[in-house]
Amino acid sequence: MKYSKATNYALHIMLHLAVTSPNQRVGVQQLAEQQDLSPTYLSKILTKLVKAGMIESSSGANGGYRLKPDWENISFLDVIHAIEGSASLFGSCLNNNPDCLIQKVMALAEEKMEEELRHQKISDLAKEATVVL
Amino acid sequence: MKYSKATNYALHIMLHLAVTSPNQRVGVQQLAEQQDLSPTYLSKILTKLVKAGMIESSSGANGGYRLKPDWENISFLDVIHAIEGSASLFGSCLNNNPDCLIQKVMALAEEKMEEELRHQKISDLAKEATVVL
DNA sequence: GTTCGCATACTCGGATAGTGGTTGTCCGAGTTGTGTTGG
DNA sequence: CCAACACAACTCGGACAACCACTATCCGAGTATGCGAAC
Repeated sequence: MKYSKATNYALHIMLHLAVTSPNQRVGVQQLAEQQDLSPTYLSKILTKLVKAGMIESSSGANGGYRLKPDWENISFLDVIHAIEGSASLFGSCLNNNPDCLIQKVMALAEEKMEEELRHQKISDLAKEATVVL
Repeated sequence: MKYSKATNYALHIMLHLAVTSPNQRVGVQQLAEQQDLSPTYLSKILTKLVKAGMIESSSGANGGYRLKPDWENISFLDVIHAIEGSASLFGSCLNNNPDCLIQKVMALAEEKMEEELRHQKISDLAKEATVVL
């Protein structure tokens, strides 16, 4: 059980955009260089973020990715769900028992974590992180 | 990102043992039948629980698995760590930056979940669950 | 009656394989800005 | 001077491959119990 690297990348990218250039378009090449990963793979991740409505892309020369106007409301959980999907950590109970106590305990614990992640906004972190990325 | 089925199995097995036979030895065959999964695979899971010190095994005829004397203190988190390992959900930061803010946020959120799971004991659930498994 | 040996019932652990998700690469297609060329 | 064109930079998306963890199975080895035969 682990979060995927893609999620890690996505969070770093979002924070990076928020800190350095909230209104400028940035190309994949440049982002890939700064995060030290392949441009083509990064574009997959960015596509997911675009579909989730967090950033917008423009094609052609001088194209690239840019945060959407309402980016300040984006939380960690939003980014994570955009990449990982919003399925529950603990799949449905094996017996198909909807009253499964184990299921309930796990769901409650997961909710605690999500609550924390929902509360943490990228923009809050960006204020702290003018230097450290 | 998902918890493995093995964890789900392990929790069910532990709860089952706690509810039905806290002091009796139970064979793999029997457990596998009740949880509806293959005995050989189940034995792998049980081995992990033995190594984690939660249950004990006896070989030979009339052998099987049994909860250890101090089973009442076992929490959900203990079982999960026994199966999944105790590594953090969010691997280390990509830049190897120990002060990575993202890392810290994720670790905090994870801690919230673990706190809940640590608090939940199998024995507590067993008291509720005399009928429902 | 005691002891030896054997069958039985069980766990243990390694080897192996299928499956699915993650990670990553490659390439063709579409899009936009820019510069150039011909009228 | 301006329009048309060519080119370069860029994103988009599908196809594809490598890799790894999870899931699961099979089998041989070790171990304890219980029963029966032999002394």
